[in-house]
Amino acid sequence: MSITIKQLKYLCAVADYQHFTKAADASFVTQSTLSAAINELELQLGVKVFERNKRSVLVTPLGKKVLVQARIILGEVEDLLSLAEDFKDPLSSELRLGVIPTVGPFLLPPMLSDLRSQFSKLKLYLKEDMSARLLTQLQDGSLDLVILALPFELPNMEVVTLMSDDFFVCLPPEHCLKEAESICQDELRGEDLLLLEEGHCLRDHALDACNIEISDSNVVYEGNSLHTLVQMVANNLGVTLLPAMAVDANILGDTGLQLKPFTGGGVNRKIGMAWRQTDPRRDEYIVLAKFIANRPTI
Amino acid sequence: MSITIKQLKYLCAVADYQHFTKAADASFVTQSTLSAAINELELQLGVKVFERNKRSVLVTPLGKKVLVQARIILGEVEDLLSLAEDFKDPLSSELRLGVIPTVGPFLLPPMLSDLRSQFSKLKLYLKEDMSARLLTQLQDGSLDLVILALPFELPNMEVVTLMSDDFFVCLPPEHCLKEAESICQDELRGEDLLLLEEGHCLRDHALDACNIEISDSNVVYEGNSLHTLVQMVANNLGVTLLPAMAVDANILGDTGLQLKPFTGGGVNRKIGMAWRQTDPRRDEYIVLAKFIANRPTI
DNA sequence: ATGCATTGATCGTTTTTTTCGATTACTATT
DNA sequence: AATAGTAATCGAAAAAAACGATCAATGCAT
Repeated sequence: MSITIKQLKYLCAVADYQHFTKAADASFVTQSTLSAAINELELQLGVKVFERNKRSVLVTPLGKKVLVQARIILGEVEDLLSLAEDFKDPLSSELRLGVIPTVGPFLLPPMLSDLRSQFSKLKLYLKEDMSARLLTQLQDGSLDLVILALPFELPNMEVVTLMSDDFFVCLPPEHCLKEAESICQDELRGEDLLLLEEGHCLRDHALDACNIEISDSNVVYEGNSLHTLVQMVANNLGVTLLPAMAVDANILGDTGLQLKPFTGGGVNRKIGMAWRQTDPRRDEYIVLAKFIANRPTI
Repeated sequence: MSITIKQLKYLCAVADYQHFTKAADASFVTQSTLSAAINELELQLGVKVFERNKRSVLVTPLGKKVLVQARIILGEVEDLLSLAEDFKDPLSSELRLGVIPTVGPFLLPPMLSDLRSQFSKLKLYLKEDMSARLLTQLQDGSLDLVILALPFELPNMEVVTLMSDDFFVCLPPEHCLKEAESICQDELRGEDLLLLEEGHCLRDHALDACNIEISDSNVVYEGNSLHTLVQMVANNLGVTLLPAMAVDANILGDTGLQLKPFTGGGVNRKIGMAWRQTDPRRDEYIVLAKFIANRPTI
């Protein structure tokens, strides 16, 4: 059919040893095998590479060129093998990770330096988008992994939960609930609730958490990032819900806003990680998931 | 044992078609064969290149790198094949040709342009040396071909005769033999014969031609090229023998020297070409030999 | 000269690998 | 629920590779 890498190896061996039998020994085959292989190669190339002489093996002028090329090929093959070798240890290569916008700025940045030190060869490409679009990209292969809020319909994906992320109510300093230790979900029913735009899952989770429908809503404005919402609260436009993750990342800064937990707890979102069931790098993703779940507290 | 070129071809085919069955068809094998080959390759690399999904075939991030490398390798293999292909037509590559000094300057130069036009890819490396040294280099493989005067002991070589090269006696204008139509060999016995240095075969042939031994010689001086001998004759230091080849190449110039053939002819040297019996380019050398033997008269 | 040692080519046999065709398992679509 | 499409898998057949033994040619030592 075609020439083989084995033939090229034998070829180089003969050139190195200038001797069929020695080359055969060094290649761990018998001389007849090597002899046949060289013959076959010469037949396929249509030219003689070696000039056999009972006394010595000479390389023809063409042979020299062929040898140069053969060594190039073998070198490239070596490169291919080491390329694969480098990939074997977990998280040692490219990882295209999609994250939802209400997680991205808060979860990953604080751990990037730790990630880098533990998986020095990892090249992380981050893509921030809303859950539905992340799923599309995961399905078509343009993302390897997504981090989003659960539950979310993820057909053919393997999903692990990374953590639970409590919601807090964020109030302006002079809000009437400012003295409360904690806030009951129903207490928010009359408040002006500030939400993200349509499509952000946090919007739905917040509505869930407050037991309200968007129809009977008192939503007065929609922001496109949590930072915007915080600014709006600071300007007395209403209240909002913030995930602990964002709070931990100091989203409030020096706004002086108040944070109240929900009474009794349990008002939260689950953060999960998902990948295609068929993805061969599953084990690596598990490693990464554990790393994220056990991240050092900030 | 190792990865094969075939596997890499299949790999690229699957990447091209994004489909095992189509790739298999395009590669003229069954799907099971191709499937097994890809599996085997992935096993050898220790990493998955494709992510199989009942719906589609995705290339893993590593897979992309592997594919790039695979295409490089296949490209280099192609280069190797075309390298060999270029070599196939006769006299299309390097030829290391050794020539004796009494032939080199006269035989080859006039035909170089014809050679070039007929064998445009031929790269001729010329080496000028005395017969014995040419033989050594031919034996050790540093020359492919030699042109020298016959007979000459050439063990393990194949030899062809290119041409016969008549000797002429070269006389100063006022020499006592100047009126002779032709010269008999014995007539030179008393002359001062100018010869090349020891080692030049022409020296021996000239002595042969004159039926004299070096012991009873009247050699007065030894030159190291035919041009030198001509100059010496022009200075009345004696007579010499010149091969027709040198005469045809106008070695006399405007010296006004006389040339006399030998009486009855048959005083000549044979010019031959030789190469190792084992040299695979034998056929090309025959082609070249015919070209030289049938060279257009100058 | 003559016998011996070396070396690559060659041959027939055995072993291994490859390839194939058929089937299976799974999925998405109708 | 049925169907069409797809890659994996399995056992059998075919092909290729590898081996061991032998041969032929050569150079070297006796």
